Amino acid sequence: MGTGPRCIKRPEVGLREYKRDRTRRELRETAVRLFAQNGYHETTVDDIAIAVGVSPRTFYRYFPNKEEVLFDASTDVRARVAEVLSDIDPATSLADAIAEAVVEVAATYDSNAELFQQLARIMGASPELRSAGLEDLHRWEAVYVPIVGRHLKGDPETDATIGVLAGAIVSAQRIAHDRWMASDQRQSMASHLKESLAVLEPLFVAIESASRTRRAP
Amino acid sequence: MGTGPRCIKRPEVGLREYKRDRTRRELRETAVRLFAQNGYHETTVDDIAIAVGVSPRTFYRYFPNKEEVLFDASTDVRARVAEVLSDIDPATSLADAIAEAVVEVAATYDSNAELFQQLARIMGASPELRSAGLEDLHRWEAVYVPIVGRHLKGDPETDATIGVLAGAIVSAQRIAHDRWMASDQRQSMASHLKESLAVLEPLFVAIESASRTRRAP
DNA sequence: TTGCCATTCGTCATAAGCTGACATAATTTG
DNA sequence: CAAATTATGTCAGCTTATGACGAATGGCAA
Repeated sequence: MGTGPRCIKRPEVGLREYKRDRTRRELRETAVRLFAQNGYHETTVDDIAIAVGVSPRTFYRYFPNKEEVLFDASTDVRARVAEVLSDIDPATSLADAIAEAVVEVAATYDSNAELFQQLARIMGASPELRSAGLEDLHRWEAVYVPIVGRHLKGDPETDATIGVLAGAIVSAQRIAHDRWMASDQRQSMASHLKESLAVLEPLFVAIESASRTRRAP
Repeated sequence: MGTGPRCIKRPEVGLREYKRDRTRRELRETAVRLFAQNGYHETTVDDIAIAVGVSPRTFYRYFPNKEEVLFDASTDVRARVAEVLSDIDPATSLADAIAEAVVEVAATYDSNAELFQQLARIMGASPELRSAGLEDLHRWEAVYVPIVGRHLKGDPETDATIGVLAGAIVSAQRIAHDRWMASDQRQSMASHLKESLAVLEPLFVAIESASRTRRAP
């Protein structure tokens, strides 16, 4: 995930790392600001680079392409949620585990609402970016597949259930995201996510009971 | 959907229309052949145009971008399934309606297995194309939303259930597609689709009964 | 047949995304 | 401080994609 050792935990207090983080942050913030001000397609990579004071080539050393700069924040959220999920008590029910993950997502969105709404507005303004956002959202599947697989005690390659269920969860998340975008902050992301996931409850119930049956027939 | 009046039903037997259809077909077939032979990124738009004997500019008059030529067939399938769904008896249960749609999809895939496997192989070879395929698959949601909305008697804008359910169906379809790709034709698309959709059955049951309750409490 | 009109196509020019290669400058390490 | 490592700048080039304009082609009516 990402370009490099961005999430390494050892100090990394060197000047080199400091500058690299700063440049990355400046590129990201400047890009989002310019996109919001002048539009995504109207802003060139050169514009961003010049505004930050680096060469255009440097932009591509931090981000694989122009789009990816929009999904940096999202990538961070995913990493945190994945951590939350891997630390979760295995005895927790699947629905509760997912709920916990979703709480983390909602908290991040609601406490950085301005940034995420800005990103959403930028993406909403261009079909190309909407599908890029779709791709980004789809990466959540890799976050949910392990926890679903653990609860269903199956191999995602063999058992279609795992993939379908993870996909359904991501769908709910996407609908919540769309509705949150459309409702313009009038409602919290937390409530949207809760509402969308509620639709899948019968699925959780059925699968949970089936899995319990299998374990203790 | 698409670039122009491709699906118009009136004769359109003029020489102009004939030539246009032929050029379009030649571009599509040549593109897929070259992609399969030499790889997607290794094949330029110029290569395709030269092979067909038209100018590169003409390629972009038929397809909005290089990727889209890969999804022409898929677009046709969607159009047909959308027609099937709109013609379906409103009394049919949602699960049966979806099953019927899926039969149409499976039939198309299985009877053009060579083409679709070729497309799948091309897409599978590049992350960029995999996500483009994701986008294409996502367009199915617009096909399913109307029928789901009709059965749930709700507005997709208001009722999150509709979007989530349609999204879940598309997820199942995507998993089936992935598994079909991975299994290399050893199993029919029909069986993969059936298997994936079976996961969602509890959801259909619950929603159907909830909707029946609402209608006759 | 002739001539007009709309559509289609080729050509040219150009912007913008992206990448490899190499040199230079900055940072770290010994 | 010197050497090794790493980040950045520069430059050259390819490819995708689009606008503008004129030429060719097919359709159609006098």
